[in-house]
Amino acid sequence: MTRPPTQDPRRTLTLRDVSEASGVSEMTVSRVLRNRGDVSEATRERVLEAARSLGYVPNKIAGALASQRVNLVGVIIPSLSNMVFPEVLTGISDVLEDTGLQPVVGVTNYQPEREETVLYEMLSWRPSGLIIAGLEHTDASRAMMMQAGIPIVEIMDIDGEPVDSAVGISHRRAGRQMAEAIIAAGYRRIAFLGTQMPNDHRARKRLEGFEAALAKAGLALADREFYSGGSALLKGREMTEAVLKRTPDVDFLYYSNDMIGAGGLLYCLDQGLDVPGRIGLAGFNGVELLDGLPRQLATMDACRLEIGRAAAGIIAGKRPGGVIGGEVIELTPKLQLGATIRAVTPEPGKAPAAP
Amino acid sequence: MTRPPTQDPRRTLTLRDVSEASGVSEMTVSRVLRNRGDVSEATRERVLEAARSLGYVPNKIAGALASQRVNLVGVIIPSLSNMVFPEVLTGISDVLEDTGLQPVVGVTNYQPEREETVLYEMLSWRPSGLIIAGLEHTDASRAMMMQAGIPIVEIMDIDGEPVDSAVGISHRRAGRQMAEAIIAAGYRRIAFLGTQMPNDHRARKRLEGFEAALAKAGLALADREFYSGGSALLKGREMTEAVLKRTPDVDFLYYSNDMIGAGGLLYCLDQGLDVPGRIGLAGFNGVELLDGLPRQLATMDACRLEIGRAAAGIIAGKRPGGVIGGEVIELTPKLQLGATIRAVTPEPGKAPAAP
DNA sequence: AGGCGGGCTGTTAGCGTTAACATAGCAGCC
DNA sequence: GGCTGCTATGTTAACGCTAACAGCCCGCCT
Repeated sequence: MTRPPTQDPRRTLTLRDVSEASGVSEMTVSRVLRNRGDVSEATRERVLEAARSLGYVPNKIAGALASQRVNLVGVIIPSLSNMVFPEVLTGISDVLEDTGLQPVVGVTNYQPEREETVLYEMLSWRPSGLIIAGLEHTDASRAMMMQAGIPIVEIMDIDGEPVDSAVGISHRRAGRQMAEAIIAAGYRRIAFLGTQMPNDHRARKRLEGFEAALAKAGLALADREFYSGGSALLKGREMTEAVLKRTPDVDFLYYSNDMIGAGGLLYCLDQGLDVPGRIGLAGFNGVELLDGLPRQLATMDACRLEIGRAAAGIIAGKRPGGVIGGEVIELTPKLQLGATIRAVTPEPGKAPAAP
Repeated sequence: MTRPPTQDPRRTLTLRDVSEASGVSEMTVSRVLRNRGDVSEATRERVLEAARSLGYVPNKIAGALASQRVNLVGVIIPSLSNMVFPEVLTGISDVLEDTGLQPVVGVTNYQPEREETVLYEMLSWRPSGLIIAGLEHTDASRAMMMQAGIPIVEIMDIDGEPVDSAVGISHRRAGRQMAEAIIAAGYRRIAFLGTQMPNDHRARKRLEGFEAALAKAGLALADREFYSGGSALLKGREMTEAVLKRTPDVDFLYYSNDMIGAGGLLYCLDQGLDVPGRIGLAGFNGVELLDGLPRQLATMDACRLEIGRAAAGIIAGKRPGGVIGGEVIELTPKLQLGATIRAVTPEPGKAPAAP
């Protein structure tokens, strides 16, 4: 079946090689390989056989230049290491798979200048669409996106002004809702534990919403603790210990993500604390991981898969050239109370005593 | 600073636009933007200013076609969702960052046909190198890689015959070593818990090595349990429960990855089992996550970061065209006993009684 | 004076493919 | 018989950029 290649292996093959091997013009070969235009069954067979036996792989660079079409979609995200973006990617791939489009991923590590570089690099490959996390970008980045002439979808967040389209949730509202649930459950001495990341705007917005809701109830954060780097689970433990030492009377710990929340939960259980009686906990994201914890952590689903799907859908839906201007899709995360917020609502306005 | 673009926004800019705006030839613009060749400081300034104010982004497609050089390195991995490949990617990016090369990631979901498609797609962009997980590929995939005329590095595994270069660890040996450590610690009724993935060849090889070492000590697996899909932590719990119910006298659980191992550990602790006295546990990978667990799980570091670095180093080191033929780099994973294998070695050959 | 070399800029000819148009062959039909 | 209308194939000219080479200008050396 696989005959040894007659071809000199050092030179890479072109359409011409296939054309010579099959005795038709390059154009016909091109048509066969792209399934475009009418080609007789006999020639088609002959060309395919020639291409296969030579091991010809088309050169998309030349193809893209000639046709002014590129089947790539740029995806720019801040990180790959926290489970949330990989899931968004899965949503994106799911949808793009049937469209002939291919995602190309770039990672910024939460650095705006890095984002600018990655964006520049991506746009220089003239992708037919771009999906980028967040609404906060440098002026130069925004300018590039606006100039690019392709559909742009900013994802994860909708609290702000998108360049073109946007798909995401309102993190401010998510923070607010969580605060309301916590207050409703009767907790009053509430601490926040999060990442030290000036450029994680979504975490920042959640905290803002959270504090706003507290303020509305006449409360303020009892304590706050930040970390950066290291194993999130371990950091969750350490931060929790620190907060509990420093502010022994806290009765609720709100974590900026589930991973440190899980660490905190494990710590509290180790210490024999009554969760959620003596102390309540909540995280953010709804990562699958949580299902295996000794107790289900309260959290809020960030709709990651759905965001990826919707964003890809927008890109795939826009016919090339038909940039019609942005649409904004707001998804609503659902609160999962889990088993770390007590269900009973004590008489409102009256702070419950610790047991 | 940012003047409104005089340019009609529907047309995308070319070198010619910048050339006209700055009054020099396209070639000179090209030279300025690539920092190649001599250009007077005055012209350079003028060109850069023009490019900036127009918002020009070079077209790498045309550039790559003309120069026959592409600064992309294909990276093909089976999955993004289990923490291990993202870390490999980090290692790759770290090294490539300073070389002007850029990784482009493709994901196969452990499907050989998908790998073939992704590979074809990647090669059609004529990358200057390829990093691909595993040594097992379809015939067609191997043929494509051999034809491609670029450096290929197969990563993660070295138990097999690479197409070109390889960087990884011996999973067979890793399994063997773990088995030896377990036996040395006096455990005798040993079960295996892993993923049901016919195409995860590395997990398979670890198990083979593990069983070989058991056999050498006159032992066989007391039980085995497989899963697929779902939250790994939760699955770890469920599988552990199943094994303990079915084979109550097991005294060691060997997991194919740390995540399910962590689930198992949490389950055992929940059940009040004496770990590592009554029962020992071990996983594989050395994920950072483990640091936050109530007890440090025994595991074996898979050298993920290092593999990424070394693979990228090979690609970056090979001068274009100078495909000199493969080198194989074997890394040695180190066993981390953690706190879930007992340290004391009872009299060899004598199975210890459960407490 | 004439020639040489170095710094700077321009010209020409592709890179491998595809869009658009041209052509060949052939059947059908008045 | 010539015209129409189709199918199957070929030809030509880009696509936007860069390699390679060709100039030009000017200072400096012999």
